[in-house]
Amino acid sequence: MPELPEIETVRRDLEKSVLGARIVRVKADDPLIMPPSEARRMKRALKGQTIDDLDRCGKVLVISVSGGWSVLQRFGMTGQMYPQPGDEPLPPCTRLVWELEDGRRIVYRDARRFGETRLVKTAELQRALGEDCRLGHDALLSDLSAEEFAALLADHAVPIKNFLLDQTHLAGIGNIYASEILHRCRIHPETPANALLPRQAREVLRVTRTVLAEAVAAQGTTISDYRTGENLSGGYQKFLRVYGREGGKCQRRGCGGEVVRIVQAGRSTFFCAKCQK
DNA sequence: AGCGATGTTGGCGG
DNA sequence: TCCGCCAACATCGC
Ligand SMILES: [Zn+2]
Repeated sequence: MPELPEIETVRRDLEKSVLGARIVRVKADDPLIMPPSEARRMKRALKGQTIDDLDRCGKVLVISVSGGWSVLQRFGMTGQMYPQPGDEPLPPCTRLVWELEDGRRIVYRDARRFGETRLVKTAELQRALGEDCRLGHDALLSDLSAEEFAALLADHAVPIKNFLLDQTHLAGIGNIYASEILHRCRIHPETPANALLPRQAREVLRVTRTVLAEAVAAQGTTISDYRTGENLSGGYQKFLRVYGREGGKCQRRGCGGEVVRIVQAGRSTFFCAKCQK
């Protein structure tokens, strides 16, 4: 379920564990994750290079190596990525393996195979992220102003929940955090984006950054499959206020409303029917 | 056993 | 062009 906080957690973990490591061989044999021709190119491009930088844009992990190439890793619904000792057997659903000179192997696991791996020239990273991946402003790190955000909202009549999931506007918010953000803002998820008041626009942007930062601090949310870059569970699931809590009571002080579930754009949305207007 | 749910994202059609 | 729906896939729970 990797959304921005989960990918950022993996990025930080890998930065600590494998930055500077030399790659001796890469295995990539799943055509759904990466087409065979591109996989062959990636194996050639990574062999013998060192891992020089770990970055992230939205939900995309960016691994740059010496020699001018970068790997874009999307995690889909069930992606995991972490290094393990060389004598440990590869876990089920391993789709990629990066063999390191020190004997460790970085594995990318992905049961459902909604993930995707791409190889791009480091010099073309920004173009690839913007034009190919069509990623908008990073939801955590961009310096987008409240006025600029309000202008984006004003251009779109879709429900605010759908707007938040659209990676071409803000990149990084997924289904869990969209519900959490709107609950904290007391905004009904079906409110048209262009109906938000200026103060609500400001609030959504501010709360987005707050919630994502809190989730990063807790190492992300593990509902079922997500693991950190150290193959550990995240901790933010303990702090979710509405996601997955259908039928529960709203914990907002003095509210006591019921958390309900609706479906928007084919995805579950959870919100408090009493305090979110 | 079968059905419906699941963190994402694209393509398709109205 | 905008926007809602559905499939891609595998697993798990009712
Ligand atoms: Zn409430």
